[in-house]
Amino acid sequence: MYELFFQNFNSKVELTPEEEAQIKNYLTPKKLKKKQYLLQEGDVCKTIAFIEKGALKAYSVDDNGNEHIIQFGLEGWTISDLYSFLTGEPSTYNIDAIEDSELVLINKSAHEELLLKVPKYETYTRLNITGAYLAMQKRLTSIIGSPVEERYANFTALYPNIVQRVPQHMIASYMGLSPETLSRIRRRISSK
Amino acid sequence: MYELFFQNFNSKVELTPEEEAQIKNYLTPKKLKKKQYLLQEGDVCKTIAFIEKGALKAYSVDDNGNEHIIQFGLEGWTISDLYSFLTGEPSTYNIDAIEDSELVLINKSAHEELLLKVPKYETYTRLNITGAYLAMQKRLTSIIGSPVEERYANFTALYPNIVQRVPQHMIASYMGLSPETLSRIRRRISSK
DNA sequence: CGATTTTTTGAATCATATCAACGTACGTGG
DNA sequence: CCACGTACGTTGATATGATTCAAAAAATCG
Repeated sequence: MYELFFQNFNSKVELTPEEEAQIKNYLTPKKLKKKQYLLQEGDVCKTIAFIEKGALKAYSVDDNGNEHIIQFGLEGWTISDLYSFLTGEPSTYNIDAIEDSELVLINKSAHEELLLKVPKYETYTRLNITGAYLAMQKRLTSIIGSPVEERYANFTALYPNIVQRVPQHMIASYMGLSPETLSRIRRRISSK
Repeated sequence: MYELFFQNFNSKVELTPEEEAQIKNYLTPKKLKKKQYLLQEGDVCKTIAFIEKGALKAYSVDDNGNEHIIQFGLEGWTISDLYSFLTGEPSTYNIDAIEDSELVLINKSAHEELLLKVPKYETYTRLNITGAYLAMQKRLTSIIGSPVEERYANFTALYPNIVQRVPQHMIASYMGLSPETLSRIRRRISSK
């Protein structure tokens, strides 16, 4: 249990066996079936979820009922609505499972105690959020600056495993396109 | 000197006078005239810059020579190309001054030493990057999910001081629109 | 196999970009 | 302090690209 979590943790900050045991006390495992929610709009986000296995998506729903995918999460990634988690405000996002998934949850009091008691946990948190920030900046830059074809090519190059496992219309949503448009873009690309 | 920097720092993590003195040793002041570069594409980003006074913009330039603004920075904000700073890779961004500006610089060795020697600096860094992450997520969400009119209204509500001080075509660039389109959107909004 | 979801295709519509011209404000050097 | 040049914003006409709606084809699941 928690293999991938600690593998990921140790790759960022090396833990002693004692520290590892200490941190384990703050973790909760959770399984999610496909289509089950981890978080629903209007609820407060109570946990940060590390994905041991499976795939999830975080998304908002607009006035016309369209989903807009903010983030995908696969094995080794962390998913949450950090804003709601940190402020205690109701979330404007939904998070649900695209596949049957296994998660490691850290709730808020656990997070706060870990920050106080385990200095390496703060470092881990800092490195994690920094990585997430850089990934999002790359995404934002390409949305603003690159033509759609290039953006899709970048996406498939960067996340081939997402392309394989996730339906195309969700990738369209992630890219801010209609499914029809993405379909046509793929045809244009492949006809070269 | 460094008033705003420490005011900002203390609002996030309270420092003792000794710690403040210690940190001061790692800081370098720098003045920038309007239009001067802090960072040019192709160079490695050597510093994290805290803005004491003035306004800057970070942007990329595409194949057609168009600027795409990634981020604005005003007093109290931090600006940098974190990716280049952390990895040592050449930057793909430019950062320059929109107004005459005064900065507080932290270079890489200073940053690394501070992380090791001053635990509160790590906390400060974590909180800073978390704030930047949340702000960028909000921006991304609104790009993907909201109609342009609403996005512009949100922007002016959130950053009235940027709207006042920065030419409109730069705001168009930040929003991923042509200057003409933003002009027309403003007319549509004001005619209601 | 049948039912459901996903992807593709076509046609009409809508939004934004582009190109060009004009008006205005601003700051600088004479 | 004025005049000129540059940068900025607005407007119109046209072109381009994405969305929407509808339907059919293809793939997936139980």
